Amino acid sequence: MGEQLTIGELASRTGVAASALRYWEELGLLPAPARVSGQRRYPPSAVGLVGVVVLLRDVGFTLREIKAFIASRSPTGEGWRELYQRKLAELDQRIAQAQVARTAIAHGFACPHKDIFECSNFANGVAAILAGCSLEEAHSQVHSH
Amino acid sequence: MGEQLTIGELASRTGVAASALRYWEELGLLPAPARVSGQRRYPPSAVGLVGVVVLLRDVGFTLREIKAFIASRSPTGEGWRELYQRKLAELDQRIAQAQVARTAIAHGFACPHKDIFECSNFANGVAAILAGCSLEEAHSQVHSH
DNA sequence: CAACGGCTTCAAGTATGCTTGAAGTCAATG
DNA sequence: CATTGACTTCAAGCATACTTGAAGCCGTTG
Repeated sequence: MGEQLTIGELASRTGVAASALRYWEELGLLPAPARVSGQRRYPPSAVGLVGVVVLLRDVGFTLREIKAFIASRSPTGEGWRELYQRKLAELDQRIAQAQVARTAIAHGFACPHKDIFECSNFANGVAAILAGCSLEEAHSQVHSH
Repeated sequence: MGEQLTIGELASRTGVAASALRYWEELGLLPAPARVSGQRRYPPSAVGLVGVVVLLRDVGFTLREIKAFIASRSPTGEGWRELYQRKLAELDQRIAQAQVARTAIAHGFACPHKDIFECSNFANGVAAILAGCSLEEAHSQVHSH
């Protein structure tokens, strides 16, 4: 049937330290699994759940946010749509910022300016971020090398 | 001429707390600015520099990494290419992960499964992350709702 | 000239996300 | 039956990134 995993097996399959898994459980991020003579036994589905946590953590969400996110699925059914929407918007912003950063760095890589901070492309990208990523393309005339 | 900014002005222009600016200076992230009767006076260019730090911090780099990045531009001229390349690769990975997360969450938003963890699309995205984002498109046949 | 706002330093505190160590339990193995 | 290895709890420690508080200096203003 469903093969139960020890915490060590779950750790090695997900790349997350066993101590971290216990910590996550303590925080309520992971449900307390079944026990066999005191030891945790996880269902195979736990791998996916841990994966979700890793995924969200790696893209910048705090464990509290992830907990709220995970806890919001299915149960009362209300509230999760707003939460998903917010998370989605946050992710979109993160992606946009990362792309601006990527562009700025990539530009700096090929840019002839001795000091990258003297390059208007770089500065424009930074300024856009500082301005709250608002839609000001008008004055950001990019020079091409 | 060049209007010098007090730490408070720099803080309000960049959205970074004055205490954080002092902390960054202490870490060597920002150069120690000129002083007028003990108080810091920043050149206008400091806004851009702080912007770079904010940009890189927000996309997930640690202050140490940012310090190394900033310190590497122009001077001896060697080493910065490797660093830029690495940062670029890291950014690409972050962007890719964020997009996977975005897709997974967006899918969950529209997905009819009661529990999103039962949805194969979601699980595939997670599995891809766990697998180290390797190129396994072959078996990830996405169902369409 | 006294008070005020904004700056200064320095030390200590806070939040997040863990890791590490001590001491013990348990099942299997030689 | 004693040892081994993986697990257990609990408390304490650590790294990162700041914030907060105390005590004080400086320039302007009423």
